[in-house]
Amino acid sequence: MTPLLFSNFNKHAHITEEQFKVIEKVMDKKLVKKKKDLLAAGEVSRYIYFVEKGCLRSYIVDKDGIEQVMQLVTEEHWIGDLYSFVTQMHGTITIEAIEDTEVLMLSYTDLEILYDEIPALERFFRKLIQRAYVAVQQRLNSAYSASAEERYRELIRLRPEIAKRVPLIYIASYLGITPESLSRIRKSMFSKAE
Amino acid sequence: MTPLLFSNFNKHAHITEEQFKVIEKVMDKKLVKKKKDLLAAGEVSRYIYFVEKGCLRSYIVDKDGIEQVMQLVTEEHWIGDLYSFVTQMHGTITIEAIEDTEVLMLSYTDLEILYDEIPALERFFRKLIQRAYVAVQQRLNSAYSASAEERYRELIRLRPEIAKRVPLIYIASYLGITPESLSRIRKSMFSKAE
DNA sequence: CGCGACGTTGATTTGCCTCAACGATTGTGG
DNA sequence: CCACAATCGTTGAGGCAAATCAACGTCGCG
Repeated sequence: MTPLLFSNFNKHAHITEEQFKVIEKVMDKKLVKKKKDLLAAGEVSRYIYFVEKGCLRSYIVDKDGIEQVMQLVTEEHWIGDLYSFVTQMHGTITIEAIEDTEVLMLSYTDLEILYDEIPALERFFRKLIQRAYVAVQQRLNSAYSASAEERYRELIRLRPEIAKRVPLIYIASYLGITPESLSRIRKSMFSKAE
Repeated sequence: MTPLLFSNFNKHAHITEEQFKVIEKVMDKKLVKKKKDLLAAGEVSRYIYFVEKGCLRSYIVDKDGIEQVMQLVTEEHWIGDLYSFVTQMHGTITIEAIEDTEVLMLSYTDLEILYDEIPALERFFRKLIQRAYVAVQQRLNSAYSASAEERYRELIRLRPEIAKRVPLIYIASYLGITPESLSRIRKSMFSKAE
C-alpha cells in the first residue's frame, strides 16, 4: 500500500480503494541514485513517474548545448516527458535525480487500459494536466514580463521547499538565467535586508 | 449541424453522432465584432469557446500595465481562461476578437454533466490539454534559450496563418518582445534575402 | 476629413550574459 | 584516510540583445 499515491489521487478525483488496488498492481517502484538518470533524452518514454521520496529535475539540452531545466519536482508530484509519453515517439527530455529518489512508475500501455476501466483516473489526469498547463502558462508570462529577481522571489513564495532543497545552478536554469546572475540577485536581496 | 466541431472532436477522440447531438444541443453560437471582448478580465469565465470563424487573442495586463498576449487562435481551435474556467474563480484574462468572429460556447455546468455522460468527451479534452501543455512548455523553453528572431522564425514555420493574419503588435507581444524590436527583426530578415 | 491604430526608424539605456578567476565543499579512488 | 578532482557558489570586467523614449509616415474608417 502506498498511501501517498492514494491520497494524491483523491485530492482531485474520487478513486475507490478497489480501483486503487488495480492501479497499484501495475505500478512498480524504482530507486534512482543522486545524479543518475531516470529517463535519458532520445528514448521513448514508456512511463510517467510519481515521486514518493526525493527530488528530480527534467531538462532539455538546447542548440548551444546548454541544459535548460523544465521541471523541479519533489514528493507527491508527477514527472515525465509528456510529449514522448503521449506520442510514444523519441523524446528530448532527460530526468535526473537531484537526491536519492524513489518513484512509482505507470506505463503507457497500462494507463491506456486503465483509462477505459476507470474513468475517474482519466478525470484525475485531465485535472492534473489542467493545473500543470495553467502553471506553465503563468511561468511563460513571468518569463516575458517579470525581471529575473521577480521570478526568483515568486519561486520562493510559491515553492519554498524547492528553493531550499535544490542547488542554485538548477534554480537558475529553471528561472532561465545564469548561475552568476542568480548569485548577484541573491546578494542584492540579502543586502537589501530581505 | 456544425461540421467543423464534429471533425475537431474526432481528430483526437471518438464521438458518435448521437453523442455529438447531445453536445451540440447545449452549445450556443456567439458573434464577436472586431476589437470587441468575448471575455473581460475580472469575470468568472463560465465558458470555453470553439472558434468557427475568425481570429481571437487572449491577454493579461501585467503589473506595469503592459498587455501580454498569451494565445492567438484561429478557426478550429479552442480558447478560454482555463484557470478561471476550471476553478470558477475570477480570472485575469481578456479575450478579444482580432477579426469579426463566430464562436461556439460550452458552459462549465454543461461540460461537468457531459463529462459524466460521455467519457469520450473527457478523453478529448484530456488530450487537447496535453497537447496545449506540451506546446506552451516548448514556448517557455524558447523564451529562455532562443533569440527574438529565432522565436519569430519558429512562429512563421509552425503557424504561418497566424503570422499572416495577425497585426504585428500582437505577434510581438505573443513573442514577448516590443513592436519596435519585431520591426527591426523583420527588416534585417528581409534585407538578408530571407 | 480627421483621428486612432499600426508600423517604422533613430538614439540611448540597461538587464543579463559571457568570460575569467577563485574559494569552499563534497566525494572518491589509490 | 588522504589527495585530488569535480561540483557548487561567488565576484569582477566587459559586451550585447532588446528595451525605452521619441518622432513620424501611412492606412482605414467613422
